[in-house]
Amino acid sequence: MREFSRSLPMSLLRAREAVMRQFRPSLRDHSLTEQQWRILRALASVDTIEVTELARVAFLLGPSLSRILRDLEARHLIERRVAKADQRRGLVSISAKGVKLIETVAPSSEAIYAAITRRYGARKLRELQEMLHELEDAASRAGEGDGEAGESE
Amino acid sequence: MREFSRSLPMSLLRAREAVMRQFRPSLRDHSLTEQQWRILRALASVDTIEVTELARVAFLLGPSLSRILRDLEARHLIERRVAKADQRRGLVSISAKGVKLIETVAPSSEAIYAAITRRYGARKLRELQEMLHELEDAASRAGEGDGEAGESE
DNA sequence: GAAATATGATTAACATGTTAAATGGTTCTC
DNA sequence: GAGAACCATTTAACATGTTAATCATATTTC
Repeated sequence: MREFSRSLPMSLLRAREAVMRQFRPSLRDHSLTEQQWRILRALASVDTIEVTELARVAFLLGPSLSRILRDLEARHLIERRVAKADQRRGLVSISAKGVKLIETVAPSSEAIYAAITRRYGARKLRELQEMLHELEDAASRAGEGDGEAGESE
Repeated sequence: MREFSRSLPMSLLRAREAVMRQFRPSLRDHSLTEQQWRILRALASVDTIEVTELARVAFLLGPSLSRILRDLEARHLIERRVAKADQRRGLVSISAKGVKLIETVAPSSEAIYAAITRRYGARKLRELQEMLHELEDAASRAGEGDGEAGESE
C-alpha cells in the first residue's frame, strides 16, 4: 500500500495546516475561529445573503453554520431576519460592529498572506490554486466513468 | 480584500474535501472515520510505535489521538502497553483483527485513489504533491525574515 | 536524595465536522 | 383546499480540532 505519509489527503491537510497555523494567533486575539472569520468575510462582500447560499460560499455544512450564526448574532456581529416571500429562508447580513471587527483584523491577515506569497512566489501560488481547482474537479468526477472523456453532467 | 472564495486555505480545503468525500462512504461501511483509518494505516507500517511519534506521523493532536486510541483499543483493533524504560511513554501496535480490517478496506481505497489519479494524471499529481510540500515549508517559515534567503534554522 | 522542573499522556471544555432526525413553512395533487 | 410531498433550517448525537489544565513519571539542581 502507498506509503501513508505521502497520501494526497495528508499532503493537502499538512499544507493547509501550515498555512492556517499562521493565521490562527491573530484570529484568536479577536476571539474568532477560522470558520467565524470565513463567515464574516463572506458577509462583508454582500449586502444580504440567504443561509443556504452562505453555507455554499463559506463551505460549511448547515449544522455548523447554524451554530456559528447563533453565536455571531449573540455577539452582535451579524443581523438576521426572515425572507418575506418565503418564511423558511433566513437572511443574514453583517452588522456595523462586524464590519469594524473585520477592519481591525484584516491588516494582519493580509500581511501574513503577503509573507507566504513572497516566500512561495506569486506565480507559483496562482499555478497551485489552478491545480487545486482541477483536482477538485477530478476528484468530484472520479467514480463516474473510468476514462478521460467527460460525459458532461 | 482578496475575494474570499479564492483564498489559499479555501482552495486547499475544497480540494481535500472533494478527495475525502470519495473515501468516506467506504470507510463508513466499516465504521471507520478518516482519522481512525489514518492511525491504523500508520500502525500497519511499523511493529510498535510510541504515542507521541504516532501523533506526529498521523498528524493528529495529542488529545484527539488519546480519544481515538481508547476507542480503537475497546474495539480490539490495536494493543497498548507502556515502555519499560520510561513508564510515561505508551507503546501502540496494531492487532491481528486490525490487520484483517485493513486488508478488507484497502482494495476499495486503492481503487478510489487510482480513479482520481487516472483522471487527474499521475505526473500532475506528483507535481502537485511537490508543490504542496514546498508550500508547507514556505508557510512554516513565513514570519521569520521577510526575504528569500533562508536563514537556516 | 528531596524539591523543583520538565516531559508524556490524558482529561476538560468548548467549537466544528458529520450524519440523521425534527421542526416549520411551502408547494403540489387530487 | 386538505393532505402529501418537498424544502430550508435547526436540533441531536457523536467524533474530532484546539487550547489549557492535570496527572504521573523522569530528570535536574542544589
